[in-house]
Formats: sequence, C-alpha cells, structure tokens
Amino acid sequence: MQSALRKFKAAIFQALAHPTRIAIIEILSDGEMSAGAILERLAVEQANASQHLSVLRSNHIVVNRKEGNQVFYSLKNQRLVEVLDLMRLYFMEELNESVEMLAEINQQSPGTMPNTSGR
Amino acid sequence: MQSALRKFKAAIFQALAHPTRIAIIEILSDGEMSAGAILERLAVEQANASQHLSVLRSNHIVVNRKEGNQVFYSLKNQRLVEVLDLMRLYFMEELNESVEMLAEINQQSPGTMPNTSGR
DNA sequence: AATATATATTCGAAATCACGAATATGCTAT
DNA sequence: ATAGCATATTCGTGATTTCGAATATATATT
Repeated sequence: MQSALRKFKAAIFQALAHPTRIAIIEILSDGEMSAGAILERLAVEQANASQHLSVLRSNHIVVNRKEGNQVFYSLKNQRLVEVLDLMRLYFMEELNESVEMLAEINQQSPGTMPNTSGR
Repeated sequence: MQSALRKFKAAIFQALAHPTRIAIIEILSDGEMSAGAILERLAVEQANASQHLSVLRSNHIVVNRKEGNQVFYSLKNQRLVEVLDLMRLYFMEELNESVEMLAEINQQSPGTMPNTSGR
C-alpha cells in the first residue's frame, strides 16, 4: 500500500517540524549525549526538552541508554543525517534565491520595499 | 541568529508533514501538472487539495503558472525529490529493523499495541 | 449577459500540538 | 529510610491543523 509509506514519511517530517527538535538532532549529530547535557544547550524548560525527546523517541529517530542516574541519547539511523544534510543544501539554495530576488527588487525600485536590515 | 534558521527549517518540515502533500510532491516530480490533474490522482475533495496546494505554495515548495482557465503547478526545487527518495531508503532500513514499528505507525495508541494483524 | 468550468477562499468544528506547572519515577548517597 | 539528583509523565489551556460544506473568483463559452 502506497499510502502507508506516505503516512510514515509525514510522521517523520512532523517529528522534525519543530525548532527545538531540530536543535536536538543537530546536537546529537556530534554523538551521544545525556538528557541533561542536551538540556543545557537548549534554553527551554526541562519538561519541555523531555517532551521533545519523547517525540523523537516515539518516532524512533533517537534511541536512549540508561546509565545510573542519567539517560544518554543518540541518533538511531545515519540515513536521517543524510536527509538533514540534503535539507541544508535545499535551504541554502532557497535562501540564496530569495536574497538575490530581494536585491533585484531593490534595484528596480529602491526604497519602496520594507527594509531587511533588522532595524 | 541560529534559531531563525531552525524556525525556517521547521516550517518546511511542517509543510512536508502531511501524506497528501507528500503525494502532491511525488506527483509533481514527474513535471508540471494542472491542479485538476493533480486532484484526479489524489482521492480527496477539491477544496482540500487546493488547501494543501496553498500550504506548499506559501512555503515556496511549488510554484504556479496560470494558463486560461487552469493553474499549472511544478516543484520549485528538485532537491526535495531527493529528500523523499532518501526517506524511502530510511523507511526500508527501519522496517527491516523492527516490524513492531508498523503497528505503531498505523495507530499510535499505547496499551493496545499487541496487534500486528493489520486490521 | 448568462452559464459552465477550474480553482481558491472562508467558515466552523474536531483533532492534534505545544507549553509550563505540578507530580511521578528511579537511581544514588547518606 | 530519607533526601537529592536526573529525567519522565500528566494535566489543563491556548494555539494550530485538518476537513468538508459553502461560497467566491476568474476565465471561457454560448
């Protein structure tokens, strides 16, 4: 059945569809790390980090290993890192294009566009 | 700012996080197609297909071109097709590893797990 | 102008998601 | 046993997503 595969892909994308969870995956791409160490780098509440880890766990994106007091997390499948790498390429291409487009528009009619300088 | 990029990534993943939208992208990987032709292959209501197209449009994943009565859609960046192909590989690998996962994908409801019969 | 066809938008309801507060669990050390 | 960490879960609430029904818009045809 074709749609089962699409549901699966959708579920994985859904699991990736949160900035905090993306941060966690990027952190873990360096290797295994304890929940506490992950939390330290995340600027979110402990409960919240744990909830996001739970989402990644239930989608089998990360696996965990208990050692005494702590729980160590790591990415389960390197394939997903390839996916993220491809996505990074995609983002770069898209961002490049957007920037170029903005530059062109500014050149055609300077001063008529909301500024992008962040001020 | 690192988190702005992650929000952007998360938004793209969110846009990919629906089976119908994945189907649309896969359909469009063959090339440009009218909204009506896409709809024919989708087994959803017209309004719903249009709503999903709208999501893909607003995330700049597809672009459209009007020709008379119709609107033709195409993928803006082929890179996403590569991503979906990688996801298929990822799925096969995960599937080999644990059949139990299938049950969880079909319905995520803890406690009612031991039923792999497919019903 | 009236009608038909293709596509998009709006609306409201149900489902799902995200968050922090509070609480629970489980391990370690006294 | 008690206390103290590290981590997970539950609960309530507000926000977001998804859907179909209804409606709107735009183009084409008569």
